[in-house]
Amino acid sequence: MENLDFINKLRNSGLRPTKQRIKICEALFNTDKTFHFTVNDLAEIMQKNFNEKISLATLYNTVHAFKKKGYVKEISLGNDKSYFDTNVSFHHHFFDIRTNELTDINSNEIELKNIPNPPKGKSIKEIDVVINVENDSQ
Amino acid sequence: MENLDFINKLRNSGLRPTKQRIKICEALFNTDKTFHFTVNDLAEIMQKNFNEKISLATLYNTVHAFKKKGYVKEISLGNDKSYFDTNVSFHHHFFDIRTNELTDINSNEIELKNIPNPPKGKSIKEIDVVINVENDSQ
DNA sequence: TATTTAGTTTATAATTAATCTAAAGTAGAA
DNA sequence: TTCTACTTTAGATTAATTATAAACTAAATA
Repeated sequence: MENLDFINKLRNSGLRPTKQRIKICEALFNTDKTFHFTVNDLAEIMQKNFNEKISLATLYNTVHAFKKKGYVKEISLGNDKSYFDTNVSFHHHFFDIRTNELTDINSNEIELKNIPNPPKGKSIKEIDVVINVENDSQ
Repeated sequence: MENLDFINKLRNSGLRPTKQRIKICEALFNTDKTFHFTVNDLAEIMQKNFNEKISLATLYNTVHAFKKKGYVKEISLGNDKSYFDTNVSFHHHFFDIRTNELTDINSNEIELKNIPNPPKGKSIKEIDVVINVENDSQ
């Protein structure tokens, strides 16, 4: 993707195409690979790989703005940290409880049978399956 | 359950039966109902229902000691908080994304078919299914 | 192109959950 | 009882996240 594409993508969704946001788009969306990251991870990536020092506050704002627009997805784990995922399609995860490493599982690789009825008056928004793993040697 | 039972339970598992731990046992295990709580919730319960002011540090220590002994279970959610559960059997949860309310789902109410193979060299420790719900009117 | 203005970025402070520390307290063994 | 090791406590610390207010900048307007 070209910078211009990111600029249009941002503009079309009502986000001003600032220098910082464009760079963050490059970091997150300029590849086919899925990224799993915390905001802190992203800060390091911007610094090391892009030589851009963007303040944490801006990174939090931008990641949350992107989440609101559906460009990234927040992942539910039992950690004290929030993980984000550039794969916004419905899918699940392996989670390495030692290294905190995440691996995608396609939604069609897991079949949920007999989903129980939600409590009265409530409806299902999303189902998250987390398969916690660790090294065999542990 | 009698206090003496809790004292023995604690002693048998190598935990000193202190006044604070016995009271916490009463609060958590003196009922058939399942409790879902954060350490902060527990602090309020001890204060309001038992008129015991126990320091947060002690509550953290005790809950983690109980977790290590398998008396409570830590639950993985996408929150910034750690939830604990007095239902230590293998089961899943509804999670109300507005109110943070948890509801148990018996493990036999959900059937997982086609669990994919974990990444090479890793083995599965636990599977957590969280069904996120919210009120119909939202 | 210069000016305006509304949204953005930044450094810094504030907040929150959780953990650590070191002193005081207490259970249980001798 | 006395002693010792473990426990509790208040208060400090850490780490993730959010709020604030001043400086900045994109883009609309003149």
